[in-house]
Amino acid sequence: MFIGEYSHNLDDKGRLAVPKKFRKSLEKGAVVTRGLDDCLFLYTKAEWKVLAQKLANLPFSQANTRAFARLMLAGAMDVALDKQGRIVLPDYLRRYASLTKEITVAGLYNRLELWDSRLWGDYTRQTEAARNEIAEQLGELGI
Amino acid sequence: MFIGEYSHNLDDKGRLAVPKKFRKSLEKGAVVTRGLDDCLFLYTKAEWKVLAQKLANLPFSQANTRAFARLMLAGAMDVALDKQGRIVLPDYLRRYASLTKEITVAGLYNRLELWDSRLWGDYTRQTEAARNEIAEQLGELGI
DNA sequence: TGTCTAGTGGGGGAAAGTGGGGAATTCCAA
DNA sequence: TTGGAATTCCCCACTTTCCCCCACTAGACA
Repeated sequence: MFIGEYSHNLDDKGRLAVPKKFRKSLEKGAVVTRGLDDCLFLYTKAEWKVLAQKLANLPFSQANTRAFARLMLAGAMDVALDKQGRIVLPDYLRRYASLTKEITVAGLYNRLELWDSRLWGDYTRQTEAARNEIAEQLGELGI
Repeated sequence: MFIGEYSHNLDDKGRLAVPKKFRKSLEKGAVVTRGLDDCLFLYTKAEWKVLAQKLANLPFSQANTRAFARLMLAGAMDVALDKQGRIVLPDYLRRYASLTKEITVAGLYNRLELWDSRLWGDYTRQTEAARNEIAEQLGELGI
């Protein structure tokens, strides 16, 4: 289970150190792809297969689901950890998520999210403002 | 079961002594995360797993639930008691709950809440003022 | 009043993060 | 087909952060 929030730097070569805690789960292979809300999603190989299956089963008759599947499937890239526990992020993904220097790595149970720290800060501030309202809605789900 | 209210100091390294009474329940592992109303929630590992499961099952296609899951899952951190019975609170969580020096640790049955003592004071005063009104509403829930 | 225990504070060492340099491989052009 | 250039990967070394351990203080109870 991935949880927590870490801040790491992207170096000039496009490398990002994965927090030590997460490396063991990822060393058998990982997949990065375009995420929602201007971040990247990083999955273990196993989790990725489950998601890819779901995406592939979406009906391609609807423009919306077609676009969504293209975003995530075509955006996906295998990544491997080097000996220092870093991954190389392809150029097009770095541009997609506006990743520059300081990156926030966030654990969301079955995936990691990679954010430019500035955007992550903006996003969490917004969410904090709305959290009680959202929580009220979720109350109906037993949370 | 956690009950009671304690006041402890956060030291310069972000460490907080857990009241002796609660240590036994937490020594098998604990998780802190962002809470509601400007405090932090602290769960035993077992309690956390139940909650995390619920959060992970929310559909990530909806903006609201995505935001809430990010708040609580990405906000979460494993914490361990050191030999003195203290936990280290990560920087981003201290900032989130405006924790400075004096902390109130409150037991709420299946979780602990960590408040800046000043905010806790403000909150309880407000609640005390409104208690009768709130109680009326709870009547409908069978209390 | 002495002892024990919970809470607080600080210092040293190990490990994680970061950056740069060199080797190897691949791609392109002559 | 061979030479050169560029890119990618790997390894080494430095720096900084975090964690663990030890020591001290204050309060409670006998």
